[in-house]
Amino acid sequence: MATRDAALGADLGWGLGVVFRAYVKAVDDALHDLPGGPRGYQVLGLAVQDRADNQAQLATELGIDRTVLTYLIDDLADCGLVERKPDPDDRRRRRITATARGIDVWTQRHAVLDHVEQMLLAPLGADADAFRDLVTRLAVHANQAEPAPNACTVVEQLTRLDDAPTPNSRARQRKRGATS
Amino acid sequence: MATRDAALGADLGWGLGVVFRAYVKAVDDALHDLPGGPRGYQVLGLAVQDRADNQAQLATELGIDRTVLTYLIDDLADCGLVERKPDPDDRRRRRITATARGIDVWTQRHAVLDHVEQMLLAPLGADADAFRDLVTRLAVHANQAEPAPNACTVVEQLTRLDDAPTPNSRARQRKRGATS
DNA sequence: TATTGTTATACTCTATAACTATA
DNA sequence: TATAGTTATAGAGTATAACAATA
Repeated sequence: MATRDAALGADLGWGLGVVFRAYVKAVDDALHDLPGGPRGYQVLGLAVQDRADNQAQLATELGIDRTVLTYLIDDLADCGLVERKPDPDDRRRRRITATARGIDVWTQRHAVLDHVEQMLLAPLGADADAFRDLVTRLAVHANQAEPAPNACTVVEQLTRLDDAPTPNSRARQRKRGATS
Repeated sequence: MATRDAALGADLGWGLGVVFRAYVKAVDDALHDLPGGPRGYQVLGLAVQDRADNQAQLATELGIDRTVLTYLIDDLADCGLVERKPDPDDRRRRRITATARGIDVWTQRHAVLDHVEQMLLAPLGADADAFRDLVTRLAVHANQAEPAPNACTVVEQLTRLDDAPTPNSRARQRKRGATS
């Protein structure tokens, strides 16, 4: 992990990985004591902004499964940060609202995250804003059209491993010693 | 996931997440049929470059556990891409070397990944190189000194959730219905 | 006794499917 | 019948610990 700093191996994937992991770690440190961690923070945020009319919509918006969202909301509700309120128009649906304490907590953490971002980009100095711009541009494009649709087809033309075991799947079953 | 494209919510974390996930997905698509997937590709790469003198060193260099490395190498060896050769000087150690086929496969995939990167950065046009530079600068800094050491201390000063359940941990155990 | 590599076990996260209550 | 939410179960990935061989 320390070996290929400025060396020839400084490829995009390595850089992106390091930067993203550093960001995730910083955010985790800042939010690990929140129920649900960073995920819980996101849910809480949408509740605070009154953008959580029902759980299904909430789940798709956050890109997570509705089943994990149930647990997430359970934990947030247990800590008194959000509340489930049945929609009177459709009693199947539950509206997620933030409590006063939930709003407080989210507002504070939001400020902390701003700080974290600034520290993370500090090494870039004056170029920090340029980096933000580029990332946003890339992200918007990536969101509009799924990128790399033909990366697959490129692979098709090349090596196709005959009998490649699925990544890390069967590794756990029987091994070197198993002859029969 | 589609809601806050250019809206006010275009924060760094969101952008980084989208870009990184797009990259991971593209790389996964390009390497999923390799034993061990992207991880296997990295191991294979170090073997090809003769930088895999023993597994412990290999594991720390890749930032993975030595136990998962065992399975990874098992799968790569089963497909005839690498070989374990006991070090004559220290018979506890095994040197990991790439077979001729392993070198072929890695070389081809390496080219594919180059292509994937280009496609991913294509929306940036002439600014792609600038982005690469910025990412690398950030990554090098992040690798030198662990970033956000005081992000924790910032949090200390703010809300401390009294009884926050560990993120997503106890969610699975007993729930809403469990009263006693 | 410490270290390399292996194996077995447990734990977390995620995904799938079955279930309820409403519509 | 279809949908929102919940619960139960199984899977993949990872981490921990015990083990054999060597130093």
